[in-house]
Amino acid sequence: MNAEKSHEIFARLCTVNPNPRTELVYRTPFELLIAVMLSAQATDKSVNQATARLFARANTPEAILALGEDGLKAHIRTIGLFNTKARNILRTCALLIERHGGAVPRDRAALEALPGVGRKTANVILNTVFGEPTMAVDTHIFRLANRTGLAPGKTPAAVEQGLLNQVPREFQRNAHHWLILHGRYVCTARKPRCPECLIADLCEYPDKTPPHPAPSNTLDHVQH
DNA sequence: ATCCCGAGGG
DNA sequence: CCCTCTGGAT
Repeated sequence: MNAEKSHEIFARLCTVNPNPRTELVYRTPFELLIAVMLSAQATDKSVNQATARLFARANTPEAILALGEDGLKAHIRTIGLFNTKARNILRTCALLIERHGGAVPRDRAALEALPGVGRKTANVILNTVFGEPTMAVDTHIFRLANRTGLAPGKTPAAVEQGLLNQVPREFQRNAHHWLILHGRYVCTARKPRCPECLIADLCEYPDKTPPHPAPSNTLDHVQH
């Protein structure tokens, strides 16, 4: 996709939502880290419900470790993959205390060394907490990058690199959130709402589902 | 490639 | 019922 087109896409998304923000509810970098770890293959709504209870009880590495495995699981049982997530979070809390004084490190390698933290989660932290123009490629961004033609790629790594090259510098900070929100509410996975999409004319996705049923070629439905 | 895995939508 | 949700580890 050419530069003018991708610029126009983000300019329009910016007009609608000038200051996009994650919909995960958090108060501290540590809370955001835990929330993002919990958000893997889960809706933010589901995560927010659980973290509201969890963070009221424990919102530091020490406090979460004190809950123990069963105690932590009791708070996050309503989230998918909760078994694995609970173990990863406990090990991550221990490592944060051992290596980083209980703080969330501003370093990709250090972040990805935490159990349950991969490239996508590290990119979210680096972007949202530390303001770095990273591109976290999740399920939404992977889908949109390919559908729109912004940055086609077979792997998240390829899409990430493509977006870093394609997104104008002025939009890099917020591009992640714009694509997420557009993917969540308009360019949905199963039934994209192309008729109400504000960048449909710039998109390469072929399926522009018509809003109205195809006209019948008979008059059988007409009342007499 | 496969496993993990609850809740909500269609 | 089936699909999807801000993935990561093996």
